[in-house]
Amino acid sequence: MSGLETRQLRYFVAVAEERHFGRAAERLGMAQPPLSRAIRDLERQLGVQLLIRTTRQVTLTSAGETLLADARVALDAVAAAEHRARHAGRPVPTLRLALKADYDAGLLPKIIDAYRTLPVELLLGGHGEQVPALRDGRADVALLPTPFDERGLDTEPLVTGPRLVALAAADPLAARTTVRLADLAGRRLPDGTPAETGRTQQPPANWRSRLDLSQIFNLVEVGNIVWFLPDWVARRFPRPNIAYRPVDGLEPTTLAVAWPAESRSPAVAAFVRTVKEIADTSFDDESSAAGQPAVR
Amino acid sequence: MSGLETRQLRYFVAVAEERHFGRAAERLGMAQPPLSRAIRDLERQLGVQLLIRTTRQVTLTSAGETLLADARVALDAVAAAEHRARHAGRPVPTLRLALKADYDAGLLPKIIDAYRTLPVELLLGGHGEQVPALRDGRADVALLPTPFDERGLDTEPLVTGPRLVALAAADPLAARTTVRLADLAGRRLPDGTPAETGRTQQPPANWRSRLDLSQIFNLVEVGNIVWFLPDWVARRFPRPNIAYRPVDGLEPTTLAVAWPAESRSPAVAAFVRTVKEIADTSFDDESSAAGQPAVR
DNA sequence: CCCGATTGATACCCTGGCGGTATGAGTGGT
DNA sequence: ACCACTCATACCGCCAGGGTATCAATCGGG
Repeated sequence: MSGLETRQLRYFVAVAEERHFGRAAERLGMAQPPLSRAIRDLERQLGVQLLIRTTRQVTLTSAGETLLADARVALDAVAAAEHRARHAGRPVPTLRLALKADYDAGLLPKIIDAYRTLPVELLLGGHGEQVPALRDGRADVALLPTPFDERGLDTEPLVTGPRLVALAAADPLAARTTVRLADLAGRRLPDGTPAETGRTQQPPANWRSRLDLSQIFNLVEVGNIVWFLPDWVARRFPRPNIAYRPVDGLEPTTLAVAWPAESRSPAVAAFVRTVKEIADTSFDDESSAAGQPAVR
Repeated sequence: MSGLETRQLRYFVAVAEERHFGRAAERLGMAQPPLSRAIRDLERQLGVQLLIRTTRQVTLTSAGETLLADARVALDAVAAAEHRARHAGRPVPTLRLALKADYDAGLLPKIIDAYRTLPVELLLGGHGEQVPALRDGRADVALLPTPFDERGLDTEPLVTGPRLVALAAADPLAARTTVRLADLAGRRLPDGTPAETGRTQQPPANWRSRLDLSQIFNLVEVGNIVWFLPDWVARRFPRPNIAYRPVDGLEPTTLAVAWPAESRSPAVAAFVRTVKEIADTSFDDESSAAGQPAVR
């Protein structure tokens, strides 16, 4: 009658994601029986079957699928309310900028220098952590490469450039001016996946690169390991023992600034304006990067 | 540590909106002391002062203002998860269409006839109830006149037309081909507000017209009462004793179809496509209504 | 200037919801 | 057929959250 509690949603999401009551209970730091009971009560309360349990597997009904999607959104919104309230209570207001280290295309110092509305607080995160940070209110604005899930976000493109592959200079492929994905057979990415897949699909959601760029460069220099990166990253890291080459069949990627769509914050609006101006002047207007020969 | 509960958000929203613990407690169906304690605990948990209490008044801090806004969207998201899950569990799937009675510009029968993807369930609501119904998951799609708060929604315009005033045919103003707002001095809307304000600002959020169009028409015919409505409504209700006249200084209004922005439902997409086609053919393409002489 | 009305805070109690443990029951694999 | 696995049931105990009584602070009126 009186509405769902976030606890119920958290429990359901845990079970739905794990598809296993025991593991879900462990993840939630509780015992399995009360979790089973909570889910049963949730189903009673909604009057809807969410899960199909056999003793061997747990699967979602279609109602369960829709609840899983909506519950994630709702939990993000609740977390956002909490984080933003916490932040709003701090004595000195700041703008929290989420970005991936080294993926600022060299704009960051100019941005910090030009943006004077608020002090900027940096949230350096791994790949794919910027969007969640925006969604759950830990960040006000983010700098990140496309593609990403834009739902609930507004974005503005800054710089576009082709994706390059970083090779050991000694690699035979370095003799070519351009390589195809298939040519990369035999090479691997730092995490072990074959390079010729081109990492077209995002790495699994739980994957986190624990390597920063310089560590990756070291691996690449030694050989047999390659790495993909936008040219607006590569051109900032020229290295004698590494060659960057454009890759046929990889989409170009764009550095974008993104922020919550419902944001009415003038500080964010001013930030976006500043960043856009800096990007436009730094890469004098239209995509100076796109289509140009690769660095090195 | 473990995150906010929706109960806490509901309590805070009640107090923040009422700006009074006693009334808020009454609205929540509980006593005042536990509510005071719950808010105090919430502030402790967040480490942020949300309210400034004197014994005479309660005001929001700026952190409280941001939490109020964010809590409303979070509560909507939670309610949406609940409503959509309930609906998804029903044996026969339907598309829930929210609209204001008589504000379909005559499209509704054609829509129902042409849209065969799912059975359509109508949610007839008063003015301003469509957007909340979309936000909290009671409706999948809505038909409603601009302007409205589009945050979180995607929209597609269907028909645009000027806003007319409905007058008694005997009213001296009916002799004119067009009237200005100031001319309406002395006349009143059915709810008693002076007509010359033009209802430029929306009626107060709690205002609900308990009158349907035919009741309003009866009042207008008797005289001294006027009513504003889009021409794409008026042209569907020609009446001998009522004159419709365009009003200088009122923006035209557009009938739009709207749906939750994050919706990935193919049924909604198909519905929007169908409605758009019907509107385009019914009003052969560009705004046949706009700029044309008013009905009658 | 004092007293009463108003309103939020404090103190204390008590109940039911939620989590824990022990155990049962169904099913698939060997 | 038996064992391992996994979810459900039964039962218990605690404390979070709501209720009642009362205090404290502030404003307004006579």
